[in-house]
Amino acid sequence: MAHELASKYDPKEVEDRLYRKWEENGYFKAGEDEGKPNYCIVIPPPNVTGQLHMGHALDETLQDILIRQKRMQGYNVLWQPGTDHASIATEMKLVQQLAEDGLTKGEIGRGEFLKRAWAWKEKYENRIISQLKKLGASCDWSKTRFTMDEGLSNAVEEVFIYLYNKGLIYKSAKIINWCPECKTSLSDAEVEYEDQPGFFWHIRYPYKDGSGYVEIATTRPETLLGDTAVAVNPEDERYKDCVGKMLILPLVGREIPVIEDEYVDKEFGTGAVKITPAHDPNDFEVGLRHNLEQICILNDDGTISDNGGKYAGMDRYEARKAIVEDLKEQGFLVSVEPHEHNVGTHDRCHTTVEPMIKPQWFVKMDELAKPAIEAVKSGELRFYPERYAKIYLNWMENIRDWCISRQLWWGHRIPAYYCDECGEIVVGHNAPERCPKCGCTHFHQDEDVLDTWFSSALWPFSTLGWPEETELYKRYYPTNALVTGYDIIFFWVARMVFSGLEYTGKLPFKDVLMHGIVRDSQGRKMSKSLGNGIDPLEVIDKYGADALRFTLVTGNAPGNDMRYYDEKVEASRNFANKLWNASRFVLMNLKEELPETMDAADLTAADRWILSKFNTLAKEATEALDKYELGITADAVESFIWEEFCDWYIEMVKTRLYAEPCKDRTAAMWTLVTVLSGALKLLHPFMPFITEELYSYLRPQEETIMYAKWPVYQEAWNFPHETEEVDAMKEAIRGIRDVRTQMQVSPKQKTTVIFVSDDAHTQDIFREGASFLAPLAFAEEVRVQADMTGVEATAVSIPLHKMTAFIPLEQLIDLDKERARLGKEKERLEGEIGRLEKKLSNPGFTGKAPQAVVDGERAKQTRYKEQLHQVEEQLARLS
RNA sequence: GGAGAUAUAGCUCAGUUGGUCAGAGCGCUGCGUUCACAUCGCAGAGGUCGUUGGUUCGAGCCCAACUAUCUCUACCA
Repeated sequence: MAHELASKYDPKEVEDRLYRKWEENGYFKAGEDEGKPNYCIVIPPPNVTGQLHMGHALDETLQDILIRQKRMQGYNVLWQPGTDHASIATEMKLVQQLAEDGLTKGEIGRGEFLKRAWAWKEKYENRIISQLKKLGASCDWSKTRFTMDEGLSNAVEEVFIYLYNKGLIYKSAKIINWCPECKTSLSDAEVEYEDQPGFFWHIRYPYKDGSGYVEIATTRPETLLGDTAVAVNPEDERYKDCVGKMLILPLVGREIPVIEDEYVDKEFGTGAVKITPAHDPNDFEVGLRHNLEQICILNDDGTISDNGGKYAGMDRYEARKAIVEDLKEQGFLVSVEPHEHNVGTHDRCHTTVEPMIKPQWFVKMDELAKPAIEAVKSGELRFYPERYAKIYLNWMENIRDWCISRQLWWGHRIPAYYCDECGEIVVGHNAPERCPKCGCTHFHQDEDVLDTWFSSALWPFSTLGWPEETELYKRYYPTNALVTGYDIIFFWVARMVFSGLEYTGKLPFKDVLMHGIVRDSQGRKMSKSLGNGIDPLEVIDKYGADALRFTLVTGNAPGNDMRYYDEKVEASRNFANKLWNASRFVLMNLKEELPETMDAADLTAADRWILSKFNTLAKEATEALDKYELGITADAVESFIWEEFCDWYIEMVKTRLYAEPCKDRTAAMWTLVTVLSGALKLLHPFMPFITEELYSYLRPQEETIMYAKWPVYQEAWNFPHETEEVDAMKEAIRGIRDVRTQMQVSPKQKTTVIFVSDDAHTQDIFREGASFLAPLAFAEEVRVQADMTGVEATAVSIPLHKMTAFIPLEQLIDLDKERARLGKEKERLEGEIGRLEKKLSNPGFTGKAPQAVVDGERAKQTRYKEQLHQVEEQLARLS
């Protein structure tokens, strides 16, 4: 059973090979075992033409951890993969590509454009999927879906028709956000507001009767072209007499009224507001209340329309300049002041959005939002961390109707048909035979497509086969957890919740695990424009997928942003290497068949100690994972492996391993293999590759670690006494090393170490541990005894619990220094004892604190007193 | 305008039901290359847990106020 493993772990040699093995053996396939509980996560579908970035890496790692653990716990598991068509993002890329060829969308036409889009999709969908595989993602790839594949498109139409028939989808000419660059409407969620420096132009609007002016202020003077009123607050004394009078709109000459409306804030600006119903959401509302004309002054590309008179055809910003110039020249401009204001921009292209009135399709939200709000308030839907529930609720409770139509080509075309004769709208999967209104047989389909998020909202059930009652759907819906970034709570999470509730009657998932953003080392968001993005694939290539995964889950709290550093990945890589070498050590020494189980009576205190520690770890790791505390779990497993297992247990058993085969050696080997393979299992969800590789050597009879039984706490491995005793020995060793370092004793200098204790049981434990106490404490001889026989007065003493360790260092010792050291120790112990004395004499503490806490403090005090006594005795001997 | 988050060792961050919780990694100091590992080992220095009050026998941990930074959200022309 000799194993020849390299002294360094090489992820490249392992990862692709193991991933292939997993795939070929069908380990990722969704379980269908009737007797088992089910567990399902749907992947947040990456953009089909996108590339893997750190956000994906984090998101996918978290999901894979949950999925792999559940699989080991014996669930039927489905991690449902797929990709999103990302309507606007993909279309932008295509348009850009066309532009490089000197073409435009319009020139090639819808048919040709879609042909290219599908070709593009075919070309790139594999790229993102193979990148996810590089991370180790254990999705059931055989079930990969795409938001525009047949089934999902059908689900989209189904929902659209359903909502339309229910009156929850309607078409209306309302004011919407328009992107002049992409030439499409946008939902409110797609508008990003940013503060931009601008100006406040004060302009005079003269009364028609020549009796003076009203002064208004605006940040967008070009919209003056569409003004149809000036509004003042009804309470405003200053303008009381003006209401109802007519004004002449400068440059345009149109007569517009002065109206009064509550919306106007008396305190802001001049207290008089120009009203442009066609280009401002507020003005739109005011316009409706006062029956004002809506004059659209912009074309779809952001140039001034024919309604703009001499400015027609100019770009909106050129027009702004020209209008300001003209106002100035004609004496209407009163003043200009710098003014910071909030500008809405398109989140994709960052072009300033223009409010416009356009006929668009909307989802009526108030009714849909109610159950989605209730689900969170009742606790049925839970956010981890909880604070995100507040953010969700705040948005849901103030939600407005969702504009779902887009003037794009790549996406789900709206299933609405218009009668060529009378314009009647018929919504359905196909055009009707004849118009229900006029009987005409000619129809044309709505040109627009749906917001990408309309289909994403159905993802948790459309991917499982809905609206068909498939086996998959029945088994795995509702899903268990959703894992995603807080940046898409509104876009996606909220919409899936109300969609699931409305169409399936169930919440699409119970738990929502939110994570933050991976930032660069300076805390900046990674972005293309800054060029500060880190490519996860390069990181994997350099350090391995396990190292990247481990880095992304450790050292940051759920829901918080994190910074990426190479140094962090190096640390994870080093951990993988440490584990590799520890395993190599175990395998090197594995020369025999080991028994399945071991009688506790055959184990030493050290063996029982590590089993106990592992037992506790298994319990804590499972509990932490159940609470989505993945980082804490990873930390606990790492420190167990590195500190307890490598630094202590392996060192403790070495002498036993180097002995000839015997029962004691077997016990050590059994414990090593048992604990290590258990630790590998706990680590597997986090570091799937290296754990599988090592497990295959340690447990060659098992096919894979992926379906190895997840460790659970077992009472048979609970050894509280040994845990305490071995921890005491660790303390003794540390104390001895510390003293030797302080005394600057060379590691080459071996000594005798004498443990003195009048407790027979403690003596036994230390005698048993002598085989490792000696090498770890640099001793050539270890003596355990009840009295001071043979201990010179000048020996260095280390006070321990129920025991003192002595090291006779002979002439190496400077007695004055040793006295000083012990004096300091005495001072420290006296301080601790005094502190505890005060605490324990406080009746408030002893009376109100739990008994266990009080007892703990008492025991601590007793212990310090013992140690103090030992120090004092030694000081007496030295003088 | 509203809401939320963060403020803990030189740096980046953990610390989840208030009682060994003052921690980790990196960095730093000293020592170390006997057969798992220098992608390592051993020992160590370093913080009155943003400020001020409060609740409590006891508070990084709960409450209030304040300061600083960040984020989300909102129609103030």
